[in-house]
Amino acid sequence: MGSHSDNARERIIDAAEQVVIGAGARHLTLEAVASKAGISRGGLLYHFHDKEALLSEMLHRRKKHLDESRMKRRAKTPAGPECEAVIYILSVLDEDRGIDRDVSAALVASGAHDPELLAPAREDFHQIIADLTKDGLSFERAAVIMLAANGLRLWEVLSMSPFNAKERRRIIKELLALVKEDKGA
Amino acid sequence: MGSHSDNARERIIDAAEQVVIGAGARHLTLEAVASKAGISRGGLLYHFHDKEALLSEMLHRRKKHLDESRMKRRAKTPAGPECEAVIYILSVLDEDRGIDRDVSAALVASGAHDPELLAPAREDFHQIIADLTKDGLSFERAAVIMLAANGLRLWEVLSMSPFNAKERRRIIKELLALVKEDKGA
DNA sequence: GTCTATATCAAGATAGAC
DNA sequence: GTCTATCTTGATATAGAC
Repeated sequence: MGSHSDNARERIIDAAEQVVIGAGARHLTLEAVASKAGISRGGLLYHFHDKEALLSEMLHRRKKHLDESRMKRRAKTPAGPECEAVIYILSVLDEDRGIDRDVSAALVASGAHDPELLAPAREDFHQIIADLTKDGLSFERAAVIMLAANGLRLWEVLSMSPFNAKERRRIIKELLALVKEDKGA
Repeated sequence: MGSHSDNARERIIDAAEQVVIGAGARHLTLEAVASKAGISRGGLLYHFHDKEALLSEMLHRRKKHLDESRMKRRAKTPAGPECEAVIYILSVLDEDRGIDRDVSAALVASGAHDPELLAPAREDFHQIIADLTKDGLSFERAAVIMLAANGLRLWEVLSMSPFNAKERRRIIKELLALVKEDKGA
């Protein structure tokens, strides 16, 4: 089923994300990942020399997927009132992403293991804000939108979101409205 | 120095927060906490029967401090354009809080150890949104503000905020503006 | 109320067989 | 490329002395 049944490394990362989403970062052990991927610890460590290498690759793939998702969406949105911020919000929060490709599980897992691993993600954040402000959105508005979208996704990955489906839709709609409103200001 | 030099339990929780802020949730071990508090593991476990009891108490104190902070601020803001949302934003993000009383370290530590511990925090979030909407703020605007404020604080506790002091001030100002703007709508 | 010593266990990582 | 067996470490928790 997974989109990576061919590539062992990809399958292992899929498994790691599943573990984080299903059981929490605490339970992201080599044994749990190997078991979920259908191999042994030894097999896992052939592909990733140590746990940090696995986490690092999770972060790397997270960024790749988020970038791809944005690019795809950009292609589908040739012109009109939509801008980069709208694309970003939908990339992070829209539901038609594969459930096995989560952009936030890697952040949670890495942050729990060692916050230092998140240093590259911090740079990414700067880049994203630069992107969002490219077409007229103010810095502060872009920052608030990014923080809120990421915050919501984070709670969801922890299975701790306090919002139901309807509230979630209202929040996304509000974020989108905040984009348009600011552009007009 | 510490505001709790009298009470051993409070001093231990102070130490635990310091460990999370300084070294990350991963390094929140009984040894690290005991050492920071100036006692031994045995001494620590006299006051908290196990690690979960410590985390639980951290979450409990977090809520207590946040509530107190909001109350104090409410007393200083008898009337005027300020509403509950402004009080909340400043309680979470203002800098004149004691650096040893962090509201987010407990969330990070507990989430890393066992996301289940965060279940009560989720209820709190609902309550906070209910408070914020009491005086005219819409649900979706309140949710966005809460998510953004908490998200920013979270990155800061992880020492991973991508924003400098000036950018931070602009973001807070934007959050406050979003309150007034919505109330007028 | 705090200490030392220790039991127990889980997790990361290595070595070598297949 | 994957497995089993094993080493090592570090963390929780207990027991009992002071």
